[in-house]
Amino acid sequence: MTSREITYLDLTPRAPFDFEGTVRSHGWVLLPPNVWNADRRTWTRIERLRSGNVVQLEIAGAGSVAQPRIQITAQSARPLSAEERAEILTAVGWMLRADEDFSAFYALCRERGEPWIRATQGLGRLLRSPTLFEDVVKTICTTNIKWSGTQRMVTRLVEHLGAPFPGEPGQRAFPTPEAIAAATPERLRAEIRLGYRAPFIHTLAVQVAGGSLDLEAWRDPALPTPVVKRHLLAIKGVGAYAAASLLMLLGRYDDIARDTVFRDFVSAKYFDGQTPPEVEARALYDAWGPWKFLAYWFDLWSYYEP
DNA sequence: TTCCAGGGGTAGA
DNA sequence: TCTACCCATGGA
Repeated sequence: MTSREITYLDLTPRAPFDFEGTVRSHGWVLLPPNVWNADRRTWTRIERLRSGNVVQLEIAGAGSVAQPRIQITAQSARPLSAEERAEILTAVGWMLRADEDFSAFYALCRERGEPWIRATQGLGRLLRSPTLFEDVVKTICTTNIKWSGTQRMVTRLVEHLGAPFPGEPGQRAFPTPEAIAAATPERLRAEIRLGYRAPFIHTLAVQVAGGSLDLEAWRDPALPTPVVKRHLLAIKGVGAYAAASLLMLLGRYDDIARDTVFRDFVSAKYFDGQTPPEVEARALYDAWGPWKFLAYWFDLWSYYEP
């Protein structure tokens, strides 16, 4: 048994905040290295810090929706430096959108009533990854494949290329751009089974690892959405659906990913099972302005899980 | 077997 | 800008 250092960290998110509702807001919590521990109502994740130190984070909600706190238990092989502690707090805060302000969205939800009124109890935060690189790779792994295939590909990426938690080779972090770049496209295809996505993901990793592509700079909220969208669409393997999903993950909700889920849902709820013209489907959420995606998201969620 | 999934790239109009 | 056609994979 490897000896472990345990560090407790605490974060106060902007209220209202629903911890479990945020962690389980969409499929990302089901993709490694994320794990939802149903018995303890906690979320664990192996994280490789910039120092190279690989830590296990167990994250729990505390307090109430109105006075929330986030408690982080970090296990590591050696004591964490002040920089490493700060990096963990920044990463967890980003993943859970601790500081994001949803007050304008909640105000619209109160005006519209059901089903959106439920969101005002601290929902609206969609779980994301600590790096845009991880979110882009995972999003490419959702295109033109069933969800089980997405889980299979991401699991293999983590198992084969992720840095192991010391003493626990079965627990690994999401692979760094360097680790994916160091693998050949042939290996990504044959071993990770990425299929035709292999060259897309390999090229992306090579560009990020080599410094010619600074994905993380696109997290800057000062950048205009059309600029970020143009950058995203320039990534091979990212088209209209993936770009809209990634904009949502970046906290930009003015564009809805019109994928099969969207088309099937609006057809079922608003058009009596018929396929509506694109213009009419798009117009459904126009009144929500910059919050279109979240409005659609709650509409969808409430329809299938009333 | 055949189809197709929370699409996207490319060539050719 | 729009339309065919192709692309790996694995489950149904």
